[in-house]
Amino acid sequence: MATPYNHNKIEKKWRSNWEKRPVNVNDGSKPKYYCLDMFPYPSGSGLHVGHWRGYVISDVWSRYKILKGYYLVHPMGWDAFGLPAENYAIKMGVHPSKSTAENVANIKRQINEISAVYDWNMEVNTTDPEFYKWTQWIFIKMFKAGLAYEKEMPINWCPSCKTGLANEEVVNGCCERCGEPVTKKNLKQWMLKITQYADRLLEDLDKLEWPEKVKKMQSDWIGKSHGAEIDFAVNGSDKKVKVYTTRPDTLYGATFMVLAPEHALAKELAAGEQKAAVEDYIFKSSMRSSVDRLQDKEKTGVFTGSYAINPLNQKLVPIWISDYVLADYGTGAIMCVPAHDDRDFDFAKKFKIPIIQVIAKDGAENPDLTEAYTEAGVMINSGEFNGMNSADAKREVPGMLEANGIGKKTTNYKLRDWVFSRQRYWGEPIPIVHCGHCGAVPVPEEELPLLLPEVERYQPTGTGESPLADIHEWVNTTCPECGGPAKRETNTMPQWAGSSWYFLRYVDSKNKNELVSREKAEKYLPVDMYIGGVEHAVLHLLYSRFYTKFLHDIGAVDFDEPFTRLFNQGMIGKNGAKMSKSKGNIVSPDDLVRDYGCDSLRLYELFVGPPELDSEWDDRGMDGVYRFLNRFWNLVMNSKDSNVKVTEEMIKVRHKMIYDITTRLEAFSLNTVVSGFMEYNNKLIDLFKKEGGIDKETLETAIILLAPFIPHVAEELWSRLGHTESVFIEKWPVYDENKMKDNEIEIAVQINGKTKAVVMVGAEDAKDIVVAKAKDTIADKLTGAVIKEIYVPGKIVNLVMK
RNA sequence: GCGGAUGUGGCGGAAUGGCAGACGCAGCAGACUCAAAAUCUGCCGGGGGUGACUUCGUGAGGGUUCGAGUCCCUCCAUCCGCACCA
Repeated sequence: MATPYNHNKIEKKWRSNWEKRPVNVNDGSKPKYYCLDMFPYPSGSGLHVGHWRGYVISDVWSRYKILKGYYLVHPMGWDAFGLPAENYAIKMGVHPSKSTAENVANIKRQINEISAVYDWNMEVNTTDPEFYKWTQWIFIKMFKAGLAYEKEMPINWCPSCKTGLANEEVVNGCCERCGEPVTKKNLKQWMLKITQYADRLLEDLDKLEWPEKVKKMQSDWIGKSHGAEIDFAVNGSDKKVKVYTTRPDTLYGATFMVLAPEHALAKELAAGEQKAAVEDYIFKSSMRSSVDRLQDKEKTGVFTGSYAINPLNQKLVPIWISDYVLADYGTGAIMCVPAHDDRDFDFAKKFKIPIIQVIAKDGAENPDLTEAYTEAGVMINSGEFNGMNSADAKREVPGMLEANGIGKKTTNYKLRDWVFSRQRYWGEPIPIVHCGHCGAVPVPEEELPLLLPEVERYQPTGTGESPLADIHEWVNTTCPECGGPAKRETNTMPQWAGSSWYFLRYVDSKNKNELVSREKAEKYLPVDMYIGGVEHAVLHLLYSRFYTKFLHDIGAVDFDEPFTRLFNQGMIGKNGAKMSKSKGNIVSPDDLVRDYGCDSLRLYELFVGPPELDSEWDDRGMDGVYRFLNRFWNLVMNSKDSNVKVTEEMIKVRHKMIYDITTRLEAFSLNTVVSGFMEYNNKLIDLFKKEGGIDKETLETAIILLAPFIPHVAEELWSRLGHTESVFIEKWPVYDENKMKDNEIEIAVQINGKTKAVVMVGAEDAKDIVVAKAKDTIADKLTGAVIKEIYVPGKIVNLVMK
């Protein structure tokens, strides 16, 4: 393709100019705007055009904010600890510190090709001891606040990654990273008490300008439910079984009870000849993998031989054991009301347990229920509650139970505490010393960072011990409290530790004394706009909110939500599939930048589709935006010395252009902003042909509007128009509605809603004039009486004919 | 199973309830050229008509409305999230 402009040359020129004279200057008078990209982990395969998309979107938004007069906080850094980096290092047979440094260098080179306005003075790297010093500091603060605690329990274990995982890292029973089915392993783990923040994490979602989808995912993940705990006495024993239910209104309909196989009383309650069957069932379910348990919906179970007493009607209900009840939710035991719960219904049908209806839609019992009735209705078969609305009974029953000392109102959450230990090398050492005398003692804050020791062998052991456990000279230490012999904690932190707070550090990344200074935090935080993929909806984004709330509570920052606004860009695929190495459909930006230039690629990344939706990549689309750039270039170059007189039409096009581009940009409809540029370019080219040129102000306006999108071309054309300063010190243009108005407007003439013709009318014409003109134009088609005339100014005339 | 998103030409996609298909890609025709590329101009949903036109058309079927891609109801398909949380 012929090149009227040499993109390689001008892009190189402007990149170096911006380095010498940055366009984003903090002169102390401007309000700040913090626009943040989710920082990448430095993978070995580099960036593809899908990664570019998010960075381009955030850079366009950032440069727009500069032109709107903000001082922009727009940093970039590296999420370099964690499994992906370590697994890559193992595969390549190099030490992770080495491969990480190499990958950072490569990705940084690729990111620089985007020409984003990142402020590299703020750069952070989670593996830098000066950074992870504060990751460890936060852990110690949490430990001191009682939020970090040790517990031995069966946790999710990935046999391939050879480490424990958090609940959030298990997807459909498999490891989020490698896809291997997760098993259970009994391990002593460090846990973070995120559950203590469950209510605030839930309620504060309301404050956030986030996609509803992400808020919903978080709120579902927290999973708050309201209900009651009810004590069932075991018949012929002094034991009690506590159940949790969200449907206390259905208590009269409880015809059996089920305990999770792991329930403390499960074995104890086995009576008589059921003993062997119960032990067999408990053993078998302990052998089943979580994937099995998830996939197999067919109910299984075993009767214990014991009965409990329904506290309301004193009826005996059989106690069963089944793995459809989860041990770690609620009390691990449930009362079962088959008439009003799908799962209980299935179970009762299979094991021929009576079904008693206690709620009916219209108060009339249905003698043969074919499925559970889970809606609200009128209470029946429920003693003193008969005739009451079930919604009222739901409120009344817990109060009555509480008054009689057999239950109480309560809430439950699906959210679990965060399993925080990893049995891997490449992470922040947990700054704890285990002393036989003093227990778990934090490393004194002044001794931070606790450096990750250099080792020869960093491969995971698979035993549940971290590779650090082998380094005896590191492990063996003295207790900071009593001075006696002690051992260091050898587990490391998960990948999410550094990313949970990195956005705070950027604004004060070199501070030796504080995580972030009070002054800088107040000035530059929190993040105004956060841009990245949706895959972190309940991982990174939930953890970051938790960390921020904690840091708020200890007075480190004065806000308690990190990201005011969130935008998730859609993924880019090719040949109908997500881009991946294994599919072989990766499109690398490097060649496209070389052949078409950075500006063209930036435009196409936006033009490819609505930014929030997944899009299909087509290299040929590059030609379209490239042609547009050349046409615009030619238009400016051919007009700049034409000295054409400005016409009313040029002024009108200019103001309409400002209006359209600005409203579309504010609506984040970036694909239509690009098509808008193309449309206005076509209009200006038509005007050029008519008038022999375009006035300078209109050209300059177009260049400023385009500057966030195609910064190099914009700067180059700006300078060719005679400017010596950067286009980015200009102000975003403002439109004047009065100057956009047309005197003559086009109106569609419809009969019964179908367009028959188009007619030109005066913009200010009254309805009767417009209607008369409309009738005139389609007189031959008015074959019947017009019974109604509708005029929507500026749009249509609709003549309703019988 | 539950929840959400999406569904419009050959393709990517536009359309505050008001001319469906903007803008772009691909295609076709023409100009320029010895020729090709590039560039420029025109055409470009289906059926009917030489034509002005006409008719059908936004996953399917109903409905509301003067008027529906857009709002309501019932389905279908694809993708995503959650998945025995009592």
